[in-house]
Amino acid sequence: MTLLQTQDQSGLPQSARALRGVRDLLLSGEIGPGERLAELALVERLGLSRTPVRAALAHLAQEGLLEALPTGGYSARRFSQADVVDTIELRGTIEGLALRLAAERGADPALMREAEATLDEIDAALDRAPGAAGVDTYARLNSRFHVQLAALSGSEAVRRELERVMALPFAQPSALLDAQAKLPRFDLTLINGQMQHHAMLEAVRMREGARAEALAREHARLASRNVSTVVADAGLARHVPALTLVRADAAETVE
Amino acid sequence: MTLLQTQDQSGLPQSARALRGVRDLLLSGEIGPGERLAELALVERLGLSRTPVRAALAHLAQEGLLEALPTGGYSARRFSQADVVDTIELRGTIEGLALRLAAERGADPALMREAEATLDEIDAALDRAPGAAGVDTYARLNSRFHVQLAALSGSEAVRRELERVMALPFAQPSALLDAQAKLPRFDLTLINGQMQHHAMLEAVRMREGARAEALAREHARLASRNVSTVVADAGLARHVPALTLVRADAAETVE
DNA sequence: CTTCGAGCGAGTGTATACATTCTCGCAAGC
DNA sequence: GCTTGCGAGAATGTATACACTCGCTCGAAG
Repeated sequence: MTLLQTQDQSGLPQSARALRGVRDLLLSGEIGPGERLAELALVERLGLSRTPVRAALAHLAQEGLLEALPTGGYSARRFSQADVVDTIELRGTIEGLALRLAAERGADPALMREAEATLDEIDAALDRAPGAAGVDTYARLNSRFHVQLAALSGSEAVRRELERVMALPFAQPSALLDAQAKLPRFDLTLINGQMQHHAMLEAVRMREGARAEALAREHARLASRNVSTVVADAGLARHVPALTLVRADAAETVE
Repeated sequence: MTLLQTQDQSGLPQSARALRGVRDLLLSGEIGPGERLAELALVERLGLSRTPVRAALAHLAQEGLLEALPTGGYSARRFSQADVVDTIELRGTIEGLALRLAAERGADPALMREAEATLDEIDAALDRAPGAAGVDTYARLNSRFHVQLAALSGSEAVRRELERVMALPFAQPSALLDAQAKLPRFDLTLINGQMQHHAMLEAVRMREGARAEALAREHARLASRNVSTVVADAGLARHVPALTLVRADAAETVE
């Protein structure tokens, strides 16, 4: 289970603490969707001065987590299920581009070996602890694999863009795994995902650009499966950081 | 021809002036690729205080125009031809996603009519002044059309992402038109582009998602045609804002 | 009782002073 | 003569005081 543990921040610059601090408040749900963030209140809660807090707010607004209010100031952005599904589709599309470019232009052999090594580790992990038991290990390796995919493209522009899309917590490859682990036949989902992983690298190796692209897209759709089920389950959503940002549709009317 | 005219900024907040001011310095080439931006120097040049200038620098860094130096401070990012080509490919890919979603999910009829109206205007403009003569009008209408395309998707997530990618000046649909207008048979390029515009809307109307997507991608590639030719021509590059950011490959070694 | 206006308070926008770190140059010692 | 260390300067990072705007409340007049 992923927990938000605010780790030791000694030595970190104030601006980094502010960024972490505000982001944690949002992801932990302490600040709910739509809620306004007053600078002075944050200054008090985080024990910092206004300057770094202000910088953090501006940063998070550009990142998409906050919304700039017309009168000034910011509020926590409200995300809908459609936002989650579309953002994951977006990630799949750009990962598809990355893999197509890797296939067409040829991927760096060293990077290919690194990605393959990660898949070997996932194979071993799934063998050792299949299903929900090994979800933590799977999540960690899966995230690493997706970072390696972005690098395979050989394009700095594409790599940066992928990084940026994944700044939204629910767009990250392993974001919803903790919640989905409670769903039936979860073990098969993981195994299916890993088969797609292997196929993606094979397609790149064989220079099959269209296949690699299609696989990347379909793979991303695994992540958006059952989004509505997971979001609707308040018990789940509360403990999955990425989902605290999403208002269940029922609560949409209430303010 | 597009010129950077610093217009009246009275009434604008200092932070907006700072953002405009620094961006103009970069796009006009007054600050060249790789050059470091010292806060105090900018404060003097722009006649503002450090706070808004500092905010502008942080903003532009996240936007991708600046690069954060490890020691602190920022430098103007150096873009390669590959960055330009890949970023345009990225735009085409995301516009492809937008059109596919529009086709599959059905686009808002009102938005469709607005986009069609823009195409009618482009038709008229091309009829009146074909080729390089009407490039300014074409550029303006073309930009509007691409904004309307993003809206057709009906997805806020996709629309936002497109907006963000186009924050890089050379990713904008009409960015290189001024320079390309000097190339042979430019009039045919415009006409070809407009035919693709019509085909894109038709595909959306007919719910042909794959066709709409493919068209969007191919259409973006019109923009990256002859990038190397255009970048290599120093006379052209100097007066096209988007190209002052790109170092010609020959100059790459010099510092 | 309702409505309009003035004053007050909260909050953001801006400027600037202070702290800290990094760099560059010079000088001294090996 | 080269290297190393110390110091001055300049740059960024941070804190805080001041300015200004918006919104709310309270009071008075119609």
